[in-house]
Amino acid sequence: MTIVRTQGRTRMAKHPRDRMIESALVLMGEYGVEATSFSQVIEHSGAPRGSIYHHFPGGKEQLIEEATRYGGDVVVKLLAEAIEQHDPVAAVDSVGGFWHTVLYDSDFAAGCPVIAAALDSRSPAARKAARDAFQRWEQLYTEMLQRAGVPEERARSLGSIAISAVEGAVILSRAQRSNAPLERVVNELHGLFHEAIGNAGTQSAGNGRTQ
Amino acid sequence: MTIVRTQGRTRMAKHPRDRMIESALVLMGEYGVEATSFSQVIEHSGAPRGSIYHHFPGGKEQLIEEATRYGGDVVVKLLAEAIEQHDPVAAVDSVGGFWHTVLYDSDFAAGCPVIAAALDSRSPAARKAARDAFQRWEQLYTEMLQRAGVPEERARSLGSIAISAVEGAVILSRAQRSNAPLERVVNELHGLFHEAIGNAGTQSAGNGRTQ
DNA sequence: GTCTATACGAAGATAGAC
DNA sequence: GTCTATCTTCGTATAGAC
Repeated sequence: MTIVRTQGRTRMAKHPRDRMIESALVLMGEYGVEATSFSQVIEHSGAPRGSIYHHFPGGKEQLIEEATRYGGDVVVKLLAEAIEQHDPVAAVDSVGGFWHTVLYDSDFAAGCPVIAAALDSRSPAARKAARDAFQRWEQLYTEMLQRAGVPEERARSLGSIAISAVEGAVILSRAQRSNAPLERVVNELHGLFHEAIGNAGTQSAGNGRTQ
Repeated sequence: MTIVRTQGRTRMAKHPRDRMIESALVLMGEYGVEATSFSQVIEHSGAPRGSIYHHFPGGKEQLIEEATRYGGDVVVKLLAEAIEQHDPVAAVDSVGGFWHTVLYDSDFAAGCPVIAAALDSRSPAARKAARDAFQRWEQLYTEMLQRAGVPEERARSLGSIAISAVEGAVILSRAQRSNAPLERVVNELHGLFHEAIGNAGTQSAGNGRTQ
């Protein structure tokens, strides 16, 4: 067995099946779904070759789908504390800080596995899992902002730009091997959220453009 | 020869080489770099099999790199008119409107080829071409906003979020098969740009957070 | 410039032994 | 649960004829 790269911050899962899912998650983010092979997952997770189809009878499609749903949950957990505190700005910080660390620690090799799943054209199951994750995140942002007094339509709008901008910034930061784009985006989202929350109740927000 | 799907808005290029680049661009956006094979490019472009390595001695890597640079130029051309008019908001509209149309016309199958290149792990040349495109777009936004009176640092910050958010929104809109995320993001960027330009000279902008 | 034929590797998946 | 062996398909790339 070769040396297994660990995630550092995450403790090793006990069961090979869970290790394979976690490895798939990391590899998807770094190489994309198409380029994530069973061989890589086996090597990265240290799981035995012969057990792939035992644990995942649905083959690669099943593994990728489960990993994507797991990835969606990771971000939901990042948002959990901010949700309890009813603080949308803390939510942006939590996700932004997470990616800041992951990108830096991986020397800008890591990427978002949910994005990878969303962009995979061969697996409808993975795409659906990614879509579900996006919508769940958006819903959580929307609810947080509404509780902070932002009207629903504006809240949903801010949720969309928060997710889009952070995910886009992760790609840009990786491409430029610098967290600068991510930091700038988080900073702008701060201002945007503060302004919207500050204006809560004062006016109906929005700028009248719907295209 | 099978029926060749055309882009509709783009006239057919005369030379097989150019057709191959344009086809590669479309296929990269839809399927990703890894899943874009020569077979697909040949079929899509109608170019002859035997001429691949004649036109692209560097093989797939060369084709993908050239297509990515071409894709970067497409967006630069979209920004050109807005640059002449010194109107950053029009720039967002131009790119946003472009993706709105492309997504709708393709029934949400199309995607950004530059993103695909940025996420490809196997081709350093493609990644570099994507990075160059991002930085060029960001620079154009920054210059436009500076001419509109926005301080440099803030201008760069707004450029980063404009690119990140639109690229992210293209992914989300495709995943949800709806242009709603893209429209919401464009709308929020409108507000953000207007506010920043409106405050030009009044204060140094920013919200004091650098992380 | 374009063709066919082919080399070579790697992928996902299955079968059957242990 | 895990192993090895094998099937099949598909990818890039090259060689050499036309």
